[in-house]
Amino acid sequence: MRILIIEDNADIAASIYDYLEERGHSMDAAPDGVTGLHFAVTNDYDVIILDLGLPGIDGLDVCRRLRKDAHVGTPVLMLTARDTLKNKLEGFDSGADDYLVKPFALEELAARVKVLHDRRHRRPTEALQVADLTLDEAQHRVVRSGKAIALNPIAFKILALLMAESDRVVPRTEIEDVVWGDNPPDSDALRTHVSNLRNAIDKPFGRPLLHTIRGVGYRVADLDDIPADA
Amino acid sequence: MRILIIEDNADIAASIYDYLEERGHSMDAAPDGVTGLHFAVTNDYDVIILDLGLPGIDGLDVCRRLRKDAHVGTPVLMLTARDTLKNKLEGFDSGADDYLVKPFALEELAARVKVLHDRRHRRPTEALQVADLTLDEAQHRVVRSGKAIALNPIAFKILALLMAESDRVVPRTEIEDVVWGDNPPDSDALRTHVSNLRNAIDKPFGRPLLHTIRGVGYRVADLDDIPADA
DNA sequence: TGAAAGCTTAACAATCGCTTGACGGCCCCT
DNA sequence: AGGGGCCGTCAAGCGATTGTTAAGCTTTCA
Repeated sequence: MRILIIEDNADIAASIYDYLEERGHSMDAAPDGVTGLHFAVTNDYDVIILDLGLPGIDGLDVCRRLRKDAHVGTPVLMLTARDTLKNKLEGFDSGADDYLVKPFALEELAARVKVLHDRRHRRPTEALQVADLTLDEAQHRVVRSGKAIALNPIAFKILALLMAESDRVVPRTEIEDVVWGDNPPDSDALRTHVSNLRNAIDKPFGRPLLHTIRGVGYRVADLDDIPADA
Repeated sequence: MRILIIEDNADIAASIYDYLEERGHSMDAAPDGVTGLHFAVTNDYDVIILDLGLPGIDGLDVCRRLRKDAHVGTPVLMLTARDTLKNKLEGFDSGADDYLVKPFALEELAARVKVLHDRRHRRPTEALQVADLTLDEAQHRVVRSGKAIALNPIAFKILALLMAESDRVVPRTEIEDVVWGDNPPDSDALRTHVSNLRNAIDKPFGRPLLHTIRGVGYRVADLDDIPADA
């Protein structure tokens, strides 16, 4: 993670710098607002740690200019010794994403930095994967062997469940619960849906991934032949 | 903004509820973890305020389950009376986005809630691009294949949202939320707007970028693949 | 104040997906 | 080996969701 720290107190800056670098981050440091702004604009950071009380331009101004003039959306964690409500509100108002009052534990700083970063990059959605079959819930896409597969809503739900619980046998009742909730159909429609699902994801590819466990339920797994107990 | 409070202390819950409702937010409250989880899963909130010390399932568990089991990405603000570092780190580790120690000023709570929400909807300042389609929010310009396209305000908003979330399926409710806020039209006007939008950005260009995911919502993506069946 | 633009609403058509019931096969138990 | 039950498959009917269009109303702007 690339982190910029804008802080005039050399001791504090150094301790943060060292601590975060130790943890594998790539650090830059600026001792005042102007330098900080310059760094922030010319480089790409994942998080900016910004002291409120800076010589020259203060932290609030730096943050505002970052947002308004430079259109930099990098998360900003505001640091300050002044623990007044007014200060905090101003901090947030200037476009800061978090606010930490000195003195603080470096662990907490690291935790907050991590959260700021993670939230930004939560985009890359984890896709479920079993063998050459992939299911991405966010994109609502299913791919096997590079070929996109179109699925009905219910078939998609069933596959998502089975892949999330891959290798585990999911009882029929549990599937019905997830798919229909409290209003399951009168007939045993699940059979039909599983059949359709098989036609879509297994039949065209030879090697079956969706397996029936008679009397219990279904399981998605890539197996040559593995004991079928739990 | 839709906000959920999960807090067992009735006094605290009530004061937060009233304060935020006063400020124009639509509030729900749950007195325990199970109820809270149920609310969070069945409704769509912008922010969840979560007390750490709950009867039954505690806040950490609620948060973990939200993230891991229910795949709910809603920002969580953790609330607690216990001000130890270990607590905070555990809080963040369970997937919380912010952490506030009691007692706190309601103004600060509101500020942090606002930041959590805003950060989610902060758009990249550069132009959005998908395939040969470009949307520049600052200039309010849409271009495809070098041709400028005129869009109505609502169509523009929808396209901006879908392109910002490109590749991801955006649920209908989420689109309606962004476009109309708390006052959606009585009828399903979204259908009409999407239709208009398609006429503007897709129909004249052959290759469609705006796709329907039946029963879920819409997605803007450049798909090479074709439904691989007959 | 007039004209234009945009939004909502409603109606209709078409498509899609879900359910249902029937039938046949396979497994397991007796 | 026989029978019952569980499971896979298929086709058809029905209901629901979506796309499309046009008309009326409100707002905006000159």
